[in-house]
Amino acid sequence: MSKTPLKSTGADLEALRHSASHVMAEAVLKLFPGTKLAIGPAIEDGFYYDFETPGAFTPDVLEEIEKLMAESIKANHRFERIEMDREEALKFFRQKDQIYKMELIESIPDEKILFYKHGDFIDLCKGPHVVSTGEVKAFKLLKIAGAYWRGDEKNKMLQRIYGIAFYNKKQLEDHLNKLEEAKKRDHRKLGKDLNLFSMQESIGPGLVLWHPKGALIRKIIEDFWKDEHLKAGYDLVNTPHIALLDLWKRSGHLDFYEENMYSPMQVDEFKYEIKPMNCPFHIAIYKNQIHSYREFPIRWAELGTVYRYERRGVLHGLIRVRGFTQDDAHIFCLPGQLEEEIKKIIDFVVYMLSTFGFKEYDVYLSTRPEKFVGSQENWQKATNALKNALEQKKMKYEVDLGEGVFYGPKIDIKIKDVMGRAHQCSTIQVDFNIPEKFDVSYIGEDGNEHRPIMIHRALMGSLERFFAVLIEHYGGAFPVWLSPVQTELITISDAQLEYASSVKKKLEEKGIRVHLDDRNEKMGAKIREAQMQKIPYMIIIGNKEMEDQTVSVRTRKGDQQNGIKIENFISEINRKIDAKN
RNA sequence: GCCGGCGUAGCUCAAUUGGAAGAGCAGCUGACUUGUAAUCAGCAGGUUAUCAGUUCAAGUCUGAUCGCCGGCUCCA
Repeated sequence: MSKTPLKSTGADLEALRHSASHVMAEAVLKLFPGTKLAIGPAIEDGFYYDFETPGAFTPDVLEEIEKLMAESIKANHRFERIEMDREEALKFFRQKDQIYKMELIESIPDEKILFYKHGDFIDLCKGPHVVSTGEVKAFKLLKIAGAYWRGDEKNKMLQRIYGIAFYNKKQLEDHLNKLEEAKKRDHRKLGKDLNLFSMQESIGPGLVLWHPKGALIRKIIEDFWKDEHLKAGYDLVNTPHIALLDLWKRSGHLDFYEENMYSPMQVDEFKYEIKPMNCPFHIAIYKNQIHSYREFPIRWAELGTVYRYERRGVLHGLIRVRGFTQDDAHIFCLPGQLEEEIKKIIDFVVYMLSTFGFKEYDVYLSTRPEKFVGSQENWQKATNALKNALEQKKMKYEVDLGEGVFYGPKIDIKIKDVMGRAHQCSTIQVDFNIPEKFDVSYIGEDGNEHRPIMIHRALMGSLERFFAVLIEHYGGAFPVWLSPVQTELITISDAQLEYASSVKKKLEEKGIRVHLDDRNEKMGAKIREAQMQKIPYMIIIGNKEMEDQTVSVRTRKGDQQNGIKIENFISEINRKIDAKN
C-alpha cells in the first residue's frame, strides 16, 4: 500500500474546486506579477479568488488565465502541505508584499501556519486539496466581479474571478446547459417576450408597469389571495399610500429605517411621507377603538403597496424594486395564542405556495441580534413559540443565529423553483417594537390593560418578486388557471370565421379566456405564434370541424386531438382550471 | 453606493483602420384562402441613451450624466 494516494477518492468536490482556485491564482500571478492575493474559497458549483491588481481585468484575460491554468494542470503538480511557524509565515508574505495574507495570518490563533504548494505556487491554506493539479480537468472561468475585502464596503474593492469546476467534462457541460436554461427562463426576458410588464427609463428605475397580460395574472393571484384570507379568518383592510411624517417618527421608522425612505413631501403646512411599510396603518385601525381579549386573534390583511429607496446597484428586474406590493398581514393575539397562530400561518404558507407549484422550501429561524428592543424574556418566549411551531409542523429548518430583526425573531421561508434556486418570499415576524411605540393594548379578563403580541407576516412577500419567481418557475408556460389567454382559436381560412366566433362565444360564456386569431395568416404561422406565447390550448378550426360542429385541440406540449365536441373541451379545461393546474 | 461591462428601428442584431446608418422579425397596405412552429410583394420606421469635446469627418475616440447587465454590500 502506498503512503500517499495517487488520486483523490473523488468524494470531495469542494477540495477539487478549492484546488482549482489555487491553480487560477497561480496563473494570475504569472500573468500579472505583483498581484496581491486575498481569499479563494470553493463555493456552490465552483470557486472564486479575490485579487488586487494595478489594472482592471478585462473579459478576454479570462481566456489567457484558462490557458495558463491548463498548462499547470498538464504538468500535474502535486499539492504539498507545508507548515511554517507564525514568524516565518509573516516573513514569507512580507517579502512578497502580500498584505492581505499577512492580515489573514493575524486572525489565525494557531502557532503553526499551514500552506499548500503546487509547482512554484505557495498559498496560505488549511486545505484540503486534491492530490495533484491534473485532477482539475473540467473547469471554466465565468465572470469578473468587484468584491470588498472581507465583504465590508468600507474596505478596498478587489477584483474577483468566478469559475466553476467539476469532476468531468460531462458534468461541466450539464452545468453550462443549466445556466443556458436559466437564461431562457429569466423573468426579465420572458416579461418582454410575453408582454407581461416593463420598466422604463422615463418612469424611473425599480418602478414596474404591469401590462394587460401581467395585470390579469396579478388579478387572479390577488383574487385567490383575498378569498383564501377571508376563508382563513382574516379581515381585509385598505390603507393610504402616504401619511403625516409624524406617524413615521412615532413608529420609529425615521430612526431605524430612514435610509430606505423617500424624502417627505410638503402638503399645505404639513409634511407627508410615502409609506415604506403598512404596519403603522394597521395599528391605527386597531387603536381606533378599544379591544377586548375576547376578540383575539385579530387578523388583518392587505395587499399594501410600499415604496422603499434601494441603492441603484441592487435593483434587479422584479426581484428587487423600489415600489412593490406586499401581501401583508398583522395578527394581534394573546401570548398564549402565539404558537397556534404561527402554526396556522405555516399551514397557510404551505397551502398558498404549493397551489402555485412550489413544493420545496428552505426554512430559517432567525434569533435575537445584538441590537434589539423588548425584554430578553419575551424574545425567548417568542423564539420558542416559532421553534415549537416549526417542529410540530415537522418543518426542517436552520437556525440563523443573531439574524433576527431588531424588533423580533422571525421565520423566513425560501421557495425553491424548478431549477433548484431558492428565493426569499415568505416571512413570519414577531414584533415587540411597534405595539410598544404606539402603546397598543387590550382589556384583559382582569379588566386591566395589557399589551398584545403582534405578528407580521407575508406569504408571497411581494407580488412583484413572487411574479418573477413564478415566471421563472414555469418558464413562462403558466398553468391554465393562471394563463392570460387560455385558448387560442385558429382558423384555417376566412371561411371558418363565423363558426369560430360562435365557438369563441360559447367558451367566453363559460368564463374561459379565449382569443380568436382572425388574421389572414396561414395556420402554421398562427400555431407558431400561439406556441411562442405559451398559450396552453390551441383550437384549430377548418372546414371539417365546421361541418362536424367539433374542434381540433392542440396543446402547447404538442398533443393533438381531433373531432372534439365543444362541450367536452369546456368541461375538460374547466376541470383543469378548478384544480388550479 | 462600489468594481467591471454594455447602450444602433417596437424586438433580435450588422456597420472593416474614424469616411454615405443596414438586415430579419414585428407594424401598415395589397395579393394569396391556406390542415398542425414563419405565404409573397410593396411601404414606412433612426437626433446611434443624453449632453459636451477632439477631428475636414464620430455609431466608432475622450469626458460627464442617465439607464441596463454581472458581481460586492444591503434586502420583500
